[in-house]
Amino acid sequence: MESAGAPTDQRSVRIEKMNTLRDAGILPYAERFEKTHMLAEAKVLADGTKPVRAAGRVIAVRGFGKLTFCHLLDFSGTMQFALQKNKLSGQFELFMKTVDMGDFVGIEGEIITTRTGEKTIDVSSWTFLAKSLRPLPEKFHGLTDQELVYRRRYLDLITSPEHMDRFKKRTQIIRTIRQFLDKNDFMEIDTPVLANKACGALAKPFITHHNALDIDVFLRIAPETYLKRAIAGGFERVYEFARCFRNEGLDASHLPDFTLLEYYCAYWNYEDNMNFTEQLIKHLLATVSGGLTLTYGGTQVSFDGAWPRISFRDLILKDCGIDINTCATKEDLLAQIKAKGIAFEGDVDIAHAGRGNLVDLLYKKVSRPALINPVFVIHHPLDLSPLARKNDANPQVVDRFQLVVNGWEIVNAYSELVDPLDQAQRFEEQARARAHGDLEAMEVDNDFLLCMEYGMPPISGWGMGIDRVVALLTNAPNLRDVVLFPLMRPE
RNA sequence: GCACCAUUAGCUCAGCUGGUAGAGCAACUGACUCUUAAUCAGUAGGUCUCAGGUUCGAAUCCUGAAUGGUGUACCA
Repeated sequence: MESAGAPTDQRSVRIEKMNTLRDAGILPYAERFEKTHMLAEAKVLADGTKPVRAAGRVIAVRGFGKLTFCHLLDFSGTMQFALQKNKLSGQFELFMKTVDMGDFVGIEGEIITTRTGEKTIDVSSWTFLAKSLRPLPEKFHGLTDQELVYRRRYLDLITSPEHMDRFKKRTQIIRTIRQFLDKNDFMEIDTPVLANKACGALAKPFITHHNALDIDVFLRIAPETYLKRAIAGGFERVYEFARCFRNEGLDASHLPDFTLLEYYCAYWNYEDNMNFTEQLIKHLLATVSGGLTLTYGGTQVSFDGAWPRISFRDLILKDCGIDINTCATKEDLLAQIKAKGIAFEGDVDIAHAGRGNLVDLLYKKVSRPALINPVFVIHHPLDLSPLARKNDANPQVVDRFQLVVNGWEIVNAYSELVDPLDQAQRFEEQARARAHGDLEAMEVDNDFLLCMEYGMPPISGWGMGIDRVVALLTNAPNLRDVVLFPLMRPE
């Protein structure tokens, strides 16, 4: 019977239950609990096994008067447990009076199989471990509001096992890559996140301030130039899972902070690197997905067989009939594009794009979307690649490749530029573009140039967007779905 | 950046051309020893995202804002 002043909202009711526990001499937040089994392990034990001690969150309660079935959730999964009044006496009533869905409990009991064939822990004693003051989301639908899924990921993880599995797979993917690199004598090293120059990629950086030094510093947009400094210092194979930051638009395929894996190998060129890339990705697929094909959003992608290698020039020639090698200037190329009747979207800034950027736009328009199965696109225009080595036969292009899958650039790699005089020239060209308003162009990095003047061996370097690879391998529609706690506006 | 859509109970959702707000789960009271989205009977729960406007009357129509989603353009 509800008296006039009794609490009605669920939080107050739960706080009341904590008082009931305290009155019974029980702390609502216990100090520790010793487990013998994860639930996934307990589930495969033979009937009669005891004692089995497990702990987790109560996610379902079905009471039958003197018998109650519950489901417990731990990191390994869920399992049913049963409480019988005639075996527990007062402990049975205490459970019914004080335990809500969402609370943590520890249980000890014996493995049985119920009439409906479900492995169950028949509880002989239980321990209150932690109170939840708020009701969990409804059990059948779980959380469907995308905003709540991102803002309260912990609830999403509790109620959506398939989302929890996706994050477990993320860790497995990273672990698999790390083990593969380690086995091939690469060393994992750490390079600065805070730096004086935002170098290594074409992107707008986040700027912050260091108080003691009283200088503005940049959050890194790529680890590239520091990893190359490490090679100059004598490392021969290095890698880093580098959290990087770019102050640009965010959408389903871009995050403000993301994980970029880069590795550098002395004495390799970009072709050695392509061979290694193919091994690495195939190993990853086989280990994590159990095969060389996957389905992403209804699209079948096959990683089987040798992956084609095709140059920027050949690809564009094949897809729209324009030979970029015969277009020496931006104007020539623009005339060809007009002649072929190819139109870019309205707000693409063609007027300010250089020849290289225009080639890139053309590629993204006519070629890239059709590349579903893995393809190595090679020999990019020089002015798109300020840190890449010129091709010896054709200095208008660089020894670079991108691995394109499902229309996404998954990997970007090249034979590194190690000639300091050439590098200085490239930086100057970037600085000119910057002066003309291109905020993504690089600044001159004299410290990096100095390092290069002391000498670097031949190097091939490589970068891969981990979040995108995880999204591809877990069929996630949005990069936020593979990041536990994505940045949101404050509520 | 632009366009479109969404916002109603803790969660998942109804609510028609404007007429004082509904369900399921969760909660509360009670029944029940094999259920598993348990069932049955009863009870309680609302600043309908926010601010204006139109109207006798607004969850509903109009304007603006906030937050989120999707598409689109650029950057991985």
